[in-house]
Amino acid sequence: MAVDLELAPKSKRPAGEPCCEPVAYPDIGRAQAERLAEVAKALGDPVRMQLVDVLRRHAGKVCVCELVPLFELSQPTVSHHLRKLRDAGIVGSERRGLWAYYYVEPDALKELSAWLS
Amino acid sequence: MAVDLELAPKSKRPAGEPCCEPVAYPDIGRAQAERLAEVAKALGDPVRMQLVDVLRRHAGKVCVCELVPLFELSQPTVSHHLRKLRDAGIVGSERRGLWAYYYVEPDALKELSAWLS
DNA sequence: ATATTCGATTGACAGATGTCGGTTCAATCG
DNA sequence: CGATTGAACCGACATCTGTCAATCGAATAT
Repeated sequence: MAVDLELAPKSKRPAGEPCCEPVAYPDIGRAQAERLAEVAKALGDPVRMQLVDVLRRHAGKVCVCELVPLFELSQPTVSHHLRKLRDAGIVGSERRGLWAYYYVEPDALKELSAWLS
Repeated sequence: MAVDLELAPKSKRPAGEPCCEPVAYPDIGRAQAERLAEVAKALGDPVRMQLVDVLRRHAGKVCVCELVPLFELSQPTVSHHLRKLRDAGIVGSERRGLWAYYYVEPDALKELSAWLS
């Protein structure tokens, strides 16, 4: 696991040229790196990437019965991917009667987006 | 695996109320989803997230001997993470004598960043 | 009440992932 | 030359991940 960064003293150099200029400290700490990585990891699957894309593109909320036919996957597998996205805080769900509707949490991708740009 | 999206006809509804409004087609296709997911997956680890952050923050190039002490990880493990990042096209490397220098590929994160915002 | 439907959960499985110790290889130093 | 050093590679290991078939629970329809 990573530790919260501390620039250790270099080991001795064999040649006159130094290995490199002193490295810049990471701007993000361990905690933020883990939050960002959690979101990125949830997006790190083509199916989930497309799921989020559909949900984001849809103004309102989309029910699972609409999502499953978009993929050549079983319903439990799609449900599993939706759970991953929900665990990462990227999407939310709401049950209305027999159906479940999913939607993208508005601010879920903001931090990652900000870090990337 | 995902298929290249096609809105299948709905199954019959139990009640009068429809399940939901017709879903928006995903804007991204399978190929783009896989590219985006590949980058996101590579970023989906706290260590790699911090690695990229250090490299991005550093104007020039950083050598591995600087990166290893930042983590409580063995050198082979850091090397492994750097390889993942390189395989995803996020970073590049250059050997100069005994040392290896890593840097962030300028346009590597552009597509993901654009999709996120 | 019984059957049906939607969606989540469980159990199982192959495959990938993170980590390490040990090794290897190229380049440098003495 | 031989010894040392930085970094990548290999083999092993436990864990996690993606997928499915089967099942379950709740809500609805007949």
